[in-house]
Amino acid sequence: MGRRKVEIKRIESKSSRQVTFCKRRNGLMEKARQLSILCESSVAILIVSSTGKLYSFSSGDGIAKILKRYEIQHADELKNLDLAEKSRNYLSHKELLEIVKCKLEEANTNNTSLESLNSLEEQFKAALSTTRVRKMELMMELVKNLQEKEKLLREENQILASQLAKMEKKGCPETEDEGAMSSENSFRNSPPTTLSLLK
Amino acid sequence: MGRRKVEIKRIESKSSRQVTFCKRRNGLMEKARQLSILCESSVAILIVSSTGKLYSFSSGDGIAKILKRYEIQHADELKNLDLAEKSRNYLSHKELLEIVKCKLEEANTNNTSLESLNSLEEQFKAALSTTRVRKMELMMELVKNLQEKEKLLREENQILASQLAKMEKKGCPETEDEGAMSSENSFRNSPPTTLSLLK
DNA sequence: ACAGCTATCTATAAGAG
DNA sequence: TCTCTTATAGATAGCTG
Repeated sequence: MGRRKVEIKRIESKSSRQVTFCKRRNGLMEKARQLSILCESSVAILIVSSTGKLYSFSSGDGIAKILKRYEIQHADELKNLDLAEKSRNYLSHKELLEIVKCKLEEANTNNTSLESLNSLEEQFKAALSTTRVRKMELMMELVKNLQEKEKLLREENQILASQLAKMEKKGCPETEDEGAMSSENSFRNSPPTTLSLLK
Repeated sequence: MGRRKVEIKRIESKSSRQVTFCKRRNGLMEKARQLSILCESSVAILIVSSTGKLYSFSSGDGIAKILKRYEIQHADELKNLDLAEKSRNYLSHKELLEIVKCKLEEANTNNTSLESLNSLEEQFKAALSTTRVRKMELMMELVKNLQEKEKLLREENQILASQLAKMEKKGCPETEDEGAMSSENSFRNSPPTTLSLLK
C-alpha cells in the first residue's frame, strides 16, 4: 500500500527496516484494536523486535485473562483457584506435626490429669475442623493433579516436537513460511523452540 | 476499506459480525506474518472470539517463548520443584490426628498439671499463627506457578500441533503470500490435539 | 455458513522538509 | 532521524450466487 509493491521478505536496509517495523507495528495494533471492538473478541499481540524489545497489545483485560479463557478446563481451573484461595490460611502438615511433637514432649515431663488430657484432645480436634482437613486434602490433590497434568503435557510436547522435527527434515529443510526463519534469526543463539520450557 | 466507512464499534448484526470477524482476523494474521518476515521480528497473536473459540498465530518459535519474555516475574522453576517435593512429605491431617491421639494417651499414663496443659494450648496457638501464613503463601505460590506452567505448556502444545498439521497438509509451503492462509487454516476449527490427554 | 467480486476505504512506501 | 505528505498497493463492506 505504498508507492510501490514490496516483496514479503526481510528488508535489507537496516534503517528502512526500522521504519517499516514501526509503521507496521502500529498498524497491526490498530487493526487488533478494531477487531476486538467490532467483533467483541479478545485479542492479544506480542511482538519482539530484532533488537529484543518487546511490544504488546491486548484488548482490555490483559493477556493473562485472554489466556485464561482459552484454558480448556474452565470449570476445573476455577475450582482450583477457588480452592487455592480458600486454603490460603491453612497450616502445612509438616509444620503442625513439628509443633505437636514438641509440645507433647514438653507436656510429658509434667503431670497431667485424665480430664484435662481429654479436653486437650477435644480442643485439638476442634482446631483441626473437619472442613479444614478436607480442604487441605483437596489442596494436596490439586497439586498432585497439576503435577500429573504437567507430566502429560510435557510428554505430549516431546512427541509433537519430535514429529515436527522429523517432518521438517523430510519435507522442507530450508524455506519456512511465516517466520520460522525469522524466528531462527531473532533468537539465533537460543536452543530449539520447544525445549525452552522443558529444561 | 470497503464500500463504506465503518465506525469502530460493536457490530450489531450477528451474522455480519461473524463475517467481519473472519475477514479481519485473516487480515490481521497476514499482517502479523508480513511484519515478522519483513522486519525479522517475533510476533504472536491470540484471539478469542465472542463464542470462546481460540485462534492464534505465531511466527515460528511459538508463543511460549515470546510469552516468557512477557512474564515479568517468572518465578524460578527450581523453587517450585523443591517446594513440590517438600509438600509431598507432609502427612495427611488424618494421620496427624492419629499420632496426636496416641501421644495423648501416652501422656495419660503419666500425670500432667492442668496449667501446663493450658499453657501448652496457648503456645500451640501462637506458634500456629506465626508461621502459618508464610508457609501457606509458599504453597499457594507453588500452585500458581504450576498453573502458569501448565498454561505455557498448553500454548506450546497447541502451536506444535498446528505446525504439525500444517506440515502434514502442505508438505512444504513455498511463497510468502500463501503461507499465511495455510497457517490460518490450520488453526481454524481444529480443537487442539492436546486436549485428548487432559480430560 | 461460504466464496467470489469490486467499489471504496485504509495503510503505508517513498519522498519531502 | 523524525514527521508530514501523497500516490498507490492492499484490505474489506456490502453484494451476489
